[in-house]
Amino acid sequence: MSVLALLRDRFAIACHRAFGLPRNYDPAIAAAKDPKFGDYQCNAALGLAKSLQRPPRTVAQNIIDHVDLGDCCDLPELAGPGFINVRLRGDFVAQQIQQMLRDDRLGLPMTQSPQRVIVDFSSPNIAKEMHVGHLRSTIIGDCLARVLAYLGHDVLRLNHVGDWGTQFGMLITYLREACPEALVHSNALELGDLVAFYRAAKQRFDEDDTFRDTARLAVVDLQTGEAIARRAWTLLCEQSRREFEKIYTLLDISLIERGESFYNPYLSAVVDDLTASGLLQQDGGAACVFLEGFTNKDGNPLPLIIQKSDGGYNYATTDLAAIRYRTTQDRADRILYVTDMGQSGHFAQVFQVARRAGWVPEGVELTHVPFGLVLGEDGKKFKTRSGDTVPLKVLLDEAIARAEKDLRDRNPEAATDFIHPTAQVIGIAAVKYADLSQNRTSNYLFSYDKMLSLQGNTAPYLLYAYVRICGIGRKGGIDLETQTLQPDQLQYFSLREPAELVLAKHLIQWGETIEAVAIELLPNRLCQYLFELSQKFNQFFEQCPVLQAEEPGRSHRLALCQATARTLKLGLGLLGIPTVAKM
RNA sequence: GGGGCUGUGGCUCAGUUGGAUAGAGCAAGUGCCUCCUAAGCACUAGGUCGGCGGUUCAAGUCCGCCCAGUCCCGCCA
Repeated sequence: MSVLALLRDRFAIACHRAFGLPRNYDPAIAAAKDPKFGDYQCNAALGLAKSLQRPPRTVAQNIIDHVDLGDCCDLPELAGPGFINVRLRGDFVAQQIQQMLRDDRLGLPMTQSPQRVIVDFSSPNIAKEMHVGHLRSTIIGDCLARVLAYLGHDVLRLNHVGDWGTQFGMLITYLREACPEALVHSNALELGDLVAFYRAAKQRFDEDDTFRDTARLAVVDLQTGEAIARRAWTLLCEQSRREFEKIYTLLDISLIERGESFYNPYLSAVVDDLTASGLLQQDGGAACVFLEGFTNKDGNPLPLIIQKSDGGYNYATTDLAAIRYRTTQDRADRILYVTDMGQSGHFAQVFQVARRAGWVPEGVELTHVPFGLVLGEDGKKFKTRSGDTVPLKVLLDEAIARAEKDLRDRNPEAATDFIHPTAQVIGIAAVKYADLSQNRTSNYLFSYDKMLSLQGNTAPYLLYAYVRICGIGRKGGIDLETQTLQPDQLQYFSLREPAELVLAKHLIQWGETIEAVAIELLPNRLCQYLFELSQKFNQFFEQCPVLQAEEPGRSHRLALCQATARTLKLGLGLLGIPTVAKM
């Protein structure tokens, strides 16, 4: 049980005893914002004062009189208008650290109520290059999937790739003229060529009516399963998939590809069932569901188009079919869609129709997990100087190259077989961490210089804290990763130095932090925790020599090092970032 | 026209359920390597939380209006 949960429980009991409130009353426990207010505070009295018709300080005193914290805290203090400040006792903290060290999970239990969770993320488009927008979805989605799986949920990671629709008719039609080999051989084209063809095809589609009609016919061919079109489509997908795999390997992301085309066989049933339930209406030749709470320019209900006037389906149809498949076949309890903020309207609409159609079983949660745009250092959409989107491969290689240069400057003697893999870890870590460390809902300013900076809230700073601990282990001949400290060495475990206690108190907040990330779906909370952990470790490192300390203090400090190292490694791991022993 | 999101030191951002004197990092300035990696640590300076009103014992946080930026709004995804 986390310290937060423990205190919540104790204060709920106190409120029950003092005022007859329910046992599960939420006593408003929060981590103290300032160390001078202790470690945690109970703010229940301020809220209760009104309903109890008593002054808040009296209420607070009443709670203090009834709370039982003898095993874990000093006497609670009444402060200000009615705050109750609580300070953890050193021996209690030490005992919690020992518990962490005895447990592979650092004291964080698996969830009592595991769910089947689908995380729908990354989702690049076939025949297009992955760009920074996919990077955010990929990194954030992967992190959330890792955290939920770690807590014991059954996570299905789905890559809902854009492998179907109008763009293929367009592309196939164009390639028939421009590069027919690409429709027959799987390795005729590089993805870069494909992207260029796509762009040209799009231009023709927008400008040339005849081309547009031919392209639409090609889509119909594809949808009816016509052999030549189908083969061309398969080849295009294969060529793209090879490129995607390179990126996923580099980023250490695992995903199950289940693109839009997968739901093709289920689309007509969506239309049939919506017709049967009376939700579907014909309007201007298209089959639509009119939405509640969405209006168009004239104030009339906005339609969600399920079937186009040409008989084709669109992405709303696919998403509805996917919801049905995921709730019935995959038996999902929770579905997370990690896509950019711009799609929030679309998901609100699709979710509404799915609910009204009765396709979302009781207790199943559909959540759009939105994120903001990636901006360049000029504050505008991230592009090259010439205005092109930056391919992800280029961006990642650049980060690695910069990390490598830095590493060589600092370690001129080092061998390439050290520099190369280390630079790769640091470069990728920097990109991932820069993204994850910001609240995902806001736009994010992409800057190589900032993410690779050696100071501040960056991946290199955290990695360095870990490296320092490894250094202590090396120097002392102690393998902190595997060698657990003997219980008798910890028997009189005590934390005398302020820096020891500050570090230890932060370490024991690990569990409540991860639980908060899983509820709020905000990886930046985990980043914040790890950054503060690294800061507190560095302060401890400055103030408290470990190896030269006398026993039993030496063992106690080694225990703190071990707990910090394991927490950093596990925490970074949940962000999708590996550690290094030297840098 | 409707809707979403954003607005917090020079810059980039945190800010949990409404709680005490709004926090970091960068940049700037000053110290600290005989010592486990100085990619570090300590200290200084910097704020009308876009504006106005409201709710509340208490508002950066909730509500209303306004301003600025940005994204979305029937047959693209």
